[in-house]
Amino acid sequence: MAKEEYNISELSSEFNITPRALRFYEDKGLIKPIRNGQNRIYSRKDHARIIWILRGKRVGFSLSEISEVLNLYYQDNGLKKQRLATIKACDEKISALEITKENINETIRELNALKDSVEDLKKNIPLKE
Amino acid sequence: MAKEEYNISELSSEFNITPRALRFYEDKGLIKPIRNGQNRIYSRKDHARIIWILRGKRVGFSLSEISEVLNLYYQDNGLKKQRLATIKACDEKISALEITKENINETIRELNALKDSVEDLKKNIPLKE
DNA sequence: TTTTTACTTGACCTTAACGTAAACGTAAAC
DNA sequence: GTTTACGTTTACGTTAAGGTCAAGTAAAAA
Repeated sequence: MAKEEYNISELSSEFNITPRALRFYEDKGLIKPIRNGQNRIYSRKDHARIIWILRGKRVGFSLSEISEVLNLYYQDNGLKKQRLATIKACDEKISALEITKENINETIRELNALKDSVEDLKKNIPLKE
Repeated sequence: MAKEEYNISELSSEFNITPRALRFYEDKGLIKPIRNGQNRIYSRKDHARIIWILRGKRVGFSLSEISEVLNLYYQDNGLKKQRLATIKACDEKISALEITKENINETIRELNALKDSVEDLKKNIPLKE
C-alpha cells in the first residue's frame, strides 16, 4: 500500500534532501507537484522521478541530462521516429556510463597499485612508530 | 624515449585542455612547473600528474579530492602512521568508486528497461511513418 | 485569540572549474 | 624594425546546484 500523495517535508525527509532542492527541481521542470491552495502536493509519479533524479546525480548526470531521460520516460512513443530516438538516447547514455565504469576500474587499479607500493615499503623500511 | 620537458601548448594539445586549465591546476597546487624566464616548463612528473587529474575528473572526483590523492603519491611514506593513513585513504576512495559502479549498473538496468518498454510498444502498435 | 508550525515566494549568496578579455613581454620571422 | 606567434598576469564573467535569509500566508494548537 504505497502512498499516493506526499507533502514537501515528507519527501525531503524520506530522501534526505532539502525542500529547497525539491523546489529547485520543480523550477527546472523535473517534477510537477500540484497545489493544495499554496502548498505543493507530490504524486507517486513525482516520487518516482525524484528517485531517478537522485540516482542520476549519483552517477554524475547533470540535472539537464536527467531531465532528458525523464522526458524519454513519460512521453508519447506512438511514432516510430520517436521510439527510435528514445532507444538511441538510451544507448548513448548507456555507453557513456560504460566508459565511466572503465575509467573507474582504471582508477581503482591505480589506487591499488599505490597501496601496494606503500605496503612494499613496509617490507623494506623498518617499522617506526 | 619519452619527453623530459613540455611547454604549455604541447601539453594543452596533447591532453586537449586549455592553457587556462593548466594554469588553474597550478594555482590549485596540483602541478608545479618550473620557469624558463617567465614561461612554464612542465616535467615528466607534471605530465604524469595531469594524467591523474584528468582521469580523476572522468570518475567524478573534484580537484581537491584529486589533490589529496596526488599528495598521497608524492609524499614521504617513511613512518608507519603515514603509510597506514595512505592505505586508508586509498581504501576509502576505492569503496566510494565501487558504490558509484553499483549506481551505474542500476542506472544501466533502468535504461535497458526503458528501451525494452519502448521496443515492446513496437510489437503492439502498428508501425506508422 | 494569540502562538506555533509548516509552507510559500522572492531575492541575493556561494563554490567549483574554468572562460574570456585586456594589457603586456619576448623572441622568431619577415 | 615591426609584425606574428606564443606566452604571461590580472581580473572580471559564467554555469550549475543549490544555500540562506527575509517576509508573508494559513492552519492548527494552546
